[in-house]
Amino acid sequence: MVTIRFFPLDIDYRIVDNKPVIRLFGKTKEGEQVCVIDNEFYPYFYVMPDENNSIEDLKNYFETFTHEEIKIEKIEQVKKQYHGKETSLLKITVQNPGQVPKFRAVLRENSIRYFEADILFARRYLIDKEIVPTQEYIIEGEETAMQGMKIRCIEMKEIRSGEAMLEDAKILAFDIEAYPSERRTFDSPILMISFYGKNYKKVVTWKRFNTKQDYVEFVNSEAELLQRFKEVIEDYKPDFITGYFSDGFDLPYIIERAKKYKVRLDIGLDRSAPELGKGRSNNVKITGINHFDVFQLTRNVLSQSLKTDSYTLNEVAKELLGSEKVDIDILKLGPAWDNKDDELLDKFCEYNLQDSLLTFELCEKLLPSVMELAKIVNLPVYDVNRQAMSQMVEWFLINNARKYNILVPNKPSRDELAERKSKSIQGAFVLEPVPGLYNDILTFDFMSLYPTLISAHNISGATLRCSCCRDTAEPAPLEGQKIWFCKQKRGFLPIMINELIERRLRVKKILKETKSPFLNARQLGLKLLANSFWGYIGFSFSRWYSFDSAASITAYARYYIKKVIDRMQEEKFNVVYSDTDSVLLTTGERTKEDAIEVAKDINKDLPGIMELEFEGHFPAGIFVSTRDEKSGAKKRYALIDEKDNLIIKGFETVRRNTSQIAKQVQKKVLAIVLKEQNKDKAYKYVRQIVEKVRRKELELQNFIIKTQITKPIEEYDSIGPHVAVAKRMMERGLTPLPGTVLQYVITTKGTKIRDRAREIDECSKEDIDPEYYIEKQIVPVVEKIFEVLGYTRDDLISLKEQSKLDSFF
DNA sequence: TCCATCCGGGG
DNA sequence: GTGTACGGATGGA
Repeated sequence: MVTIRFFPLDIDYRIVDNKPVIRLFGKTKEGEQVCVIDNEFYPYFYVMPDENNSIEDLKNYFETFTHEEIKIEKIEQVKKQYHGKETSLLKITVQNPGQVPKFRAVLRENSIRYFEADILFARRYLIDKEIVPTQEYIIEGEETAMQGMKIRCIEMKEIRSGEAMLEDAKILAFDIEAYPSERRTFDSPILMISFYGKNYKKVVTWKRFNTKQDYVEFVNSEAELLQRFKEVIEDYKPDFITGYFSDGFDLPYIIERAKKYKVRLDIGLDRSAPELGKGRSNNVKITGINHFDVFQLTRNVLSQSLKTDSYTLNEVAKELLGSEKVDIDILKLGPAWDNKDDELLDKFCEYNLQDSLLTFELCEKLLPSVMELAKIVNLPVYDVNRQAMSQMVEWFLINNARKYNILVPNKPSRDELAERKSKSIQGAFVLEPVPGLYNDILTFDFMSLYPTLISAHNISGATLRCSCCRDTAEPAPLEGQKIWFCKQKRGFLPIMINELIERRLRVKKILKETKSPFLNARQLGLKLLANSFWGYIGFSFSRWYSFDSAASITAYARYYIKKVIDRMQEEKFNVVYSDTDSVLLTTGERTKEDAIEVAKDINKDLPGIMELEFEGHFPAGIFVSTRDEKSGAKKRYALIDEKDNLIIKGFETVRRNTSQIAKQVQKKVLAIVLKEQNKDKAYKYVRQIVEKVRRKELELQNFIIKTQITKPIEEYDSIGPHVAVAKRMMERGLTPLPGTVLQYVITTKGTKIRDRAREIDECSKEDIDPEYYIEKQIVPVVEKIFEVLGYTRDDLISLKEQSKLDSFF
C-alpha cells in the first residue's frame, strides 16, 4: 500500500477487457506526476415509467433484455425529483460507456423515456465521487503497471479529501512561426518554435544564422525541430501547456507536420500523441497535461469584460498586461528565411519568443480564476478553458442536481430546439436620455439584479405556474398573460443562485481582511456564474430552459427599475438616464444624502436579497442624440469620475478602421469637456487639429487606417479601399494573404475613395487628403458631442474663423 | 428584409 | 466521445 497527497488535473478512461478504467492524472504534493486508476466505476442512466409503461413493465423489460452488444450490470429502483415531484425510476447500469448510445437507440425505438444517458463518463465520475480538479486528495492504493504509461500508476483503494490546493502549477508556453503560405492547409514548413516558462526561454529553429542571443538553439531540419518540441516538453514536465489559438493553429500545424515526417509526438503521459478533436470543434487534448488555449478563454469567458472587440494576442495582451507583440511585418519572414537575413531572423526569433512570453503571462494571470471556476463547477481546467458560460452553469447545476436528488432534464430535441429558437425574450428597460452636458451625476444600481430577482421571486421552470399558488401568488409583471411562481417551495435554480450569491458574500467578507488573490478569483468566478444564469435559462440548448422564467426575469427587472425612476422623480430628483439595473440622476434642489436616504427607503420594500446600492458620484457626464437627432441616444454616453477617469460607453473609439487621429480627437474632446468643463477649449482644440490637418503638419502615422483582408482578393465583389490597396500590391507581385491587416491612408490621388487609398510605404504626409480625414474621420466621432455643446458640423470644419458662439458661455 | 454560410484566432 | 456550436457579419435570393 502507498499513500499519496494528490491533486487531480486531468481525467479520462480507457476500456480494458471490455470494462472501463478511470484514469486521474495529476501531481503529488512533492511535484511528481502520477496516474491514479479506478476500475470500479460503471456507466448508468435512468428510465421513467409513463402511461404506456408502468414501473413493473419496465422492470420486466430490462430483466429479460438481451442484446449482443449491450450487457446490463444492474437494475435498481430509485426515487428522484422530477419537475418538483418525487418520481420512481429505474437506474440501469451497463458494462461500458460505448454501450449507452446503442441502448439509447433501442429505447427510442421502444418509446421508453430515458434520462442522464448523455453525461460523459469521466465527468460522471467526478460528480459521483465528488472529486474536484486541482483540490487535494489523500489516496491509498497499490502501485500497478499500466500499458504505455510514462509515470507511476496507483490503483485506488481509498480516497479522502485533503485541505491544500495546487499552488505552484508549472506552466510552459509555446508558439510557432511558419513559412507564410498562400494556402490555408498546413503545407508550408514550421520554421521556429519558442518556449517560455518560469526561468526558461528558448527558440528552436533550423536555419543557422549569426546571433548573439543565447536563447536561440539550432537544429538541422524541420523534422528535428518537431523532435525537439517533444523533448522540451518531456524535460520540462509542465502541468499546463499554453498557447494562443493553439487549438486552432499551432498544435494542428505541429501534428500535421509531424505526420509528414513520421515524427512520433508521444508527449501524453500515456505516450499518446495529441489528437485533433473530431468535427469542427478544433480542440487538442494532450493526455495528462492540461492544454490551455488562452484565446479560447478570451473568446468564451472574458469577451464580455474586455474593452477590445478584437481578440488578437496583441490586443488582449495590451489590455490585460500592458505589453505588446514585437512590431514586425510577418510577410517579411519568408524572404528573411530564404535570404538568411541575420538581422531579420534575429528579430523574428525575438518576435517568436515574445509571443510565448505574452501567452505565458496571460496564462499565469488568468489561471487562478479558471482554476476557481473549475472547482465551482467541478470540471477539469481543460474543459473550463473551452466552454461557454452557459455550459458552465449547466455543469454546476448537473453536479448539484445529484446532491439534491434531482433528475437532470434532457437536452432539447430537434423540434423543441426549433420551437425555442423561434421565440425571443423582451429585454431590459433603457430610458432615453435628454442630450446634454450634466454636472454632479449620482448613480444607483441594483446589486446583481438578475440573480437576486431569480432568488427573490423563486423563478424557475419547476416553480412556474404551480397549482398550489394559482390564486394566492402575485403574478409577474407581464402584460397579457398570467405567470406566477410558487410561494410554498423553493425551486432548484433559485436555491442554487442563492447559494452562489451567499458564497460570494462570505468570500468577499474574508477578502476584506486577507486580500488573498485566490479568494478574489473565487468571488469573481461566483459572480460570473451567477450573472450567467439568466442567459442560461433563456438559452435554447439549456436543459433547464424556461422561456416564461427568462421573460419574467426581465419583466421584473423592468418593473423594479421603473419603480426606482418614478420614486426618484417624485422626490424631485432629475433622472438623466437608466439602463437595465442602474439609474443616473442629478440632485437639483436636493442633496446626495437625500438621494441615499431615498434609496434606503426603496430598499425597505424590495423582496429577498434584492438591494439598490449607491454606486458613485460623477462630477460630469455627457449624453448625445441619435444620428437622426430626433431623440437621445441609448447606450452612448461618457462620464468622468472623482479621480478624473473617463468612462466612455458606446462611442466607437476602438474600431480598427478608425485612424489614430480620430480616436485621439474624440478622447481629448471628451476629456476637455468633462474634466475641464471648457467647451470653448474643446472647440478650439478641434479647430486647431482641423487646421493642422489642412496644413499637412501632422505625421503620416496619425492617418493610418487598418482593415483586414478576409479572403483571397479575387473573391471580393465590392472593392473597398483595402481591397483596392491589395489589388495594387498584387500588381507589384506581393500577395496579401487572407488575415493580413492592411495599413493604408487616403490620399488626393484619384476620385473615388478606393482609388485614393494607398499603402503607407508609398506615401508621405504630404499625400494625405485632409478633407477626407476631417469629414469622414474626425468630424463624425465628435459631431454629436459638439451638437450638445451648441456647435454645428459647419462650425467645426468651415474655412473661416469662428467667433459667433462665444456668447454661449 | 430574410435565410444560409463563413469566420473568428494563427502565419 | 454516454457530446450538436456560438453569435455576428456577410452575401445571395
